[in-house]
Amino acid sequence: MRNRVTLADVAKAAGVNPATVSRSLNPATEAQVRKETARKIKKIAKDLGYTPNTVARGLRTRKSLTIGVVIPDLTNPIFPPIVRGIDSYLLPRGYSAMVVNTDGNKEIEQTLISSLMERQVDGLIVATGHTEGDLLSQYHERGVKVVMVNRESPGIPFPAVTSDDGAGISAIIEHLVGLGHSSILHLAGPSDSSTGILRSKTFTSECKRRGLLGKVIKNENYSIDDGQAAVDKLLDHGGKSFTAIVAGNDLLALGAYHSLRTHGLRCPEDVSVVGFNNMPFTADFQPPMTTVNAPHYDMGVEAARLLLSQIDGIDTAPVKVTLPVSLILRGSTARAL
Amino acid sequence: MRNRVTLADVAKAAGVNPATVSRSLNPATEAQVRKETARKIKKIAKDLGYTPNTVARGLRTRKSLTIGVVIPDLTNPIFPPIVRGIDSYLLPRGYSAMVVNTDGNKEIEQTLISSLMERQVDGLIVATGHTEGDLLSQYHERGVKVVMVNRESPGIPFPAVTSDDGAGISAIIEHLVGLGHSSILHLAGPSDSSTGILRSKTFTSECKRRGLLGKVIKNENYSIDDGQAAVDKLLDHGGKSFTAIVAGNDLLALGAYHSLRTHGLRCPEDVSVVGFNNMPFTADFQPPMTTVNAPHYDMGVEAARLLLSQIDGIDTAPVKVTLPVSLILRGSTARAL
DNA sequence: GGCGTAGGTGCAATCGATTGCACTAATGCA
DNA sequence: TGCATTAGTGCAATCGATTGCACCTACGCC
Repeated sequence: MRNRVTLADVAKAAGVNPATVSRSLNPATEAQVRKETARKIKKIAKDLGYTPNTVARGLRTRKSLTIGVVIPDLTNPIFPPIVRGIDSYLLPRGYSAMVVNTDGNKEIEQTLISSLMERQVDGLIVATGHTEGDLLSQYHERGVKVVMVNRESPGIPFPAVTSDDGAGISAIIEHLVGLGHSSILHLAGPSDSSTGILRSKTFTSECKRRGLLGKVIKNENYSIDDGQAAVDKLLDHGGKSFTAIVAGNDLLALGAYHSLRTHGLRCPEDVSVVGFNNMPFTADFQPPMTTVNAPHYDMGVEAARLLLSQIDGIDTAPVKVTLPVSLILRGSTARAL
Repeated sequence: MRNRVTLADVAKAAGVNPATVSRSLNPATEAQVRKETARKIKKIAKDLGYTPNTVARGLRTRKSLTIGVVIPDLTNPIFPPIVRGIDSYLLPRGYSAMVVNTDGNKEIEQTLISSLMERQVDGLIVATGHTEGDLLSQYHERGVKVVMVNRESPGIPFPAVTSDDGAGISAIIEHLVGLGHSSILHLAGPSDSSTGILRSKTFTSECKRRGLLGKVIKNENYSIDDGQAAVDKLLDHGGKSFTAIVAGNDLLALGAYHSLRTHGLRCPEDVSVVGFNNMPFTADFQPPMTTVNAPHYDMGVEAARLLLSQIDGIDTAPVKVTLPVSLILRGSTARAL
């Protein structure tokens, strides 16, 4: 029913061998065919409505022109920009992305990556870096091309594109100190993610360096619920022992908003809150959220670029690219009482 | 480098014909093989680390087990849930989704759909319905399986999954009337989208039926900027001639928020605003947005279900599925002054 | 004991495009 | 004029899996 017209059909109509048609239609081999022949074939192909069969081509050339993109959850607003950035680089180069969601579940991730490999993807862009890289190390051994984005994979020498989280946290602390805060709570992200580790590490060392009272609470996931639960727990028990909250990401910060509200605390008057990522809509929250902008779209672009250069064998060194961040001052931070 | 182990390798190791291996590994044909043979082959396949090559299989079976998903823009928060809904139905059935973004541009859409067809997708789920269906009608003629989601394609008999927009608008009007509003502004969505048309049509007829003063302003896109510009224009010129705004979707409503704020008007005290879709984070806006919940995830699931039943030839009638909506009352609507 | 049948495998074609090699004709050069 | 190139095409194998058909064996039945 579909794609009735094949290379052989065009060849028959043109009275030539399929090989000649193939060569005519491929810009790289077109020079091998007499100009006039090529022109004629192209016209016939067009008239017949010929469309190449990417599947058949992929079988022969051993390239699917497809890239697998592995993310935790598309509904987390930082990922759509990354995906679109990836797409923007891939599409003009003839590649397509196939996006899968792992929900942070390693078994699901394993299954999905296997499925992508069966589909003969030419490479993987992975945004679900865990500290134990069992999943990916096996692919590294098999020579699969992988680029990490947003998170790194400790121990496995894959190229990686991340934002400068350390600088982001430092800028936040500097901002808060400037507002007179000295006891600060950090809602840390998952400790099996490179971002969670790096951000909380920087938080701790900055607090120590500046002589601040820094408290760290770990969260299982980068989610609103986790952030809310963590602050709830603290507020229900010890009471408020901090004047500012540095969240591991915007979702955790939003959870903090919720908790503060239900406990009758105002943000930023009673407690300042800072997010991380500057995901969409943070400016429309109540209050508008002070956060660190991470260039997600650009990270996607860069990751795609690195992957294709790996595939083309241009760049084989495991480059680490760190993109700059910037502190976005909005309404969720204020002078400490 | 990749997928070194083929069916033939397994066959050689097992001392049988590749055909037997194929039959053993395929649950549907496994019965044709002697039990013990099948068991032995499976063990060898596993030991060798055999993974099927979906590309080769697809060439022979003329099924790619891949579905193309065409959406306007992944960063619009209503689409990730739809995509995840689609995925949730597809994955357990061996299918994968390939998502593309058109940015509302028909040429891009044309290119992307062609690319999907070249990749031999087994069907299309399309969320970018335009009123002129030139793009899709050609595929309908060629027998390509298509299901519309979120929007419909007028004139082309594709199955479609939508939310009950009419009921949603009616509920909004009823709510606003109950609060004493009688002059209402409608920020209508694009007039080349079925949602934009239906919602604004219902708005107009409801206003007429109830004797309200209803004004409609059309927007080019479902975007924050368009919503803001539309309200800006009105407020800059005629002044405030309405006490409530019914937006075509949450993004337009958010644009209205912005415009009201820059004009020194308070929501909901001075003007009530209602969105549509209940996209993520609307509850965290300032003020929390009253809106209509559309079951996007479920719409995705349903669309995938319809498409697969089309593909399997079970359901060939162009079913129209309409999912119920519900009004979510939050803080952006109040009694009219 | 002979024949029919079903179960179990193998053979080989096929899906559609690509590409190394071979072949022919035309051109260049001496 | 003769020989070596080169340009332009065709032939056929190949990628990896699937499947219609043929074949063989062993069994059951009369």
